[in-house]
Amino acid sequence: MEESSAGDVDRPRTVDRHRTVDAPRTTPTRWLDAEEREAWLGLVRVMSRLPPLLDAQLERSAGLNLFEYTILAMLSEQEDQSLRMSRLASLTNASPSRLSHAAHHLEARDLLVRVTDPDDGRCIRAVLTPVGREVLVAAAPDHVGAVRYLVLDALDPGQLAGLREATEQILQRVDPDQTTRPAWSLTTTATR
Amino acid sequence: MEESSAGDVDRPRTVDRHRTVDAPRTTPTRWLDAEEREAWLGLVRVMSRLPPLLDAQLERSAGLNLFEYTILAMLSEQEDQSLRMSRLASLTNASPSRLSHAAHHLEARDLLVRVTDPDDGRCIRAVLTPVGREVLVAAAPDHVGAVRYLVLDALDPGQLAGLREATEQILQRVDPDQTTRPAWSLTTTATR
DNA sequence: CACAGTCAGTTGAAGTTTCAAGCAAACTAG
DNA sequence: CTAGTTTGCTTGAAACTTCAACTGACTGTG
Repeated sequence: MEESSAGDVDRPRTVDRHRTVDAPRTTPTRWLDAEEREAWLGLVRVMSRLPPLLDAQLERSAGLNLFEYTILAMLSEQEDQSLRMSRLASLTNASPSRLSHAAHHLEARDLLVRVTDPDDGRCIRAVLTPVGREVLVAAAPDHVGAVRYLVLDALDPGQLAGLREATEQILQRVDPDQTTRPAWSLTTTATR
Repeated sequence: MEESSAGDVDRPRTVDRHRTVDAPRTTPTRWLDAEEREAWLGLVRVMSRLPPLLDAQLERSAGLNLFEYTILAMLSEQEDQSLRMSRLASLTNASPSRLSHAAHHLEARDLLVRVTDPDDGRCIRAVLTPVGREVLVAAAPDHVGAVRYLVLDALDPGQLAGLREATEQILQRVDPDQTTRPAWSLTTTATR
């Protein structure tokens, strides 16, 4: 299979959050060699274990899951503590529906409010409330601690750079138009 | 916070699939520097985008989601095309319950069957059926193609090695007793 | 300005995953 | 050998995510 349409992933078809695949494969499959398998399996294992651990830590220490925490964190990074739902959905890689449900939930807990955008009546802005900010600020240190313990502190400077580089490359494929990249650079910092 | 109990993650408490957290933090939080944030954000973004893409590709090309595919792949790697449910749950990082539901589903489609283990009446072995194997073999090439296109072919040899190293280190934290590591080495190969 | 088309977001139902019991086989004492 | 515990798995309900249909607001065209 030629370089650019390899497996058949990413032959744009929908203009949705995700690109689509499925070009008929003709060339004989190029299976993975040992190094490739190790790296791939490693990534798969990390992807399946890490999120639940962070989720659990947040749930216990703050009553938030990772998705909810991320929503609050994204809002807190904004000058005006708010974002349009659609932008928030991109940043968190959530479907509009998923975000809507989550926002409903967070709103019920007074962690954010939704107001229609003054500039465009179709849009709705999610705004972090003072309470929401408090909850976030209280949750942040332990969350960062978890991230450090589980990931960052496990890597020496070279490995950290290696991880940054690898994810950067992969992101060019899985998120070519950077829809999930925050303007500022994000953080796990949460507080501005 | 001292090196080894950093955020407070991983102070074993349950002996479950996941370790638990929550040691009271005392030292002032060490926030992330620029390089750390880039690497961490990169990993987070990859973790949120990659699985849905692979899921979608499999769903379309084989009517399987990534979890189901993984189950079949794990079974196909075995000499006798079978594994105990508990072992299969570890390998796929699934809760017993989740696996049970999925197995029920796959069994209904004749892709596997469940039989009680002759050696221990409590255990149940999931066995890949010929049909299951066919479906898997048919699905594998495109899946590998997708993995190549989205990840492996995006990396030069150095970056590949970097990814392998980084995930290896992280796994020592998030999966210290290697419960998700297959004996053989696994693969995306599926076929033996 | 009216009508079709698009865009942003919500809603409820269907599909998954998790959670809390529950059940039965196999150990473990006494 | 028998009562209590542990282990392996299943089950149904609750929680969450996805999917498809829907509402309102903007946009462009005639």
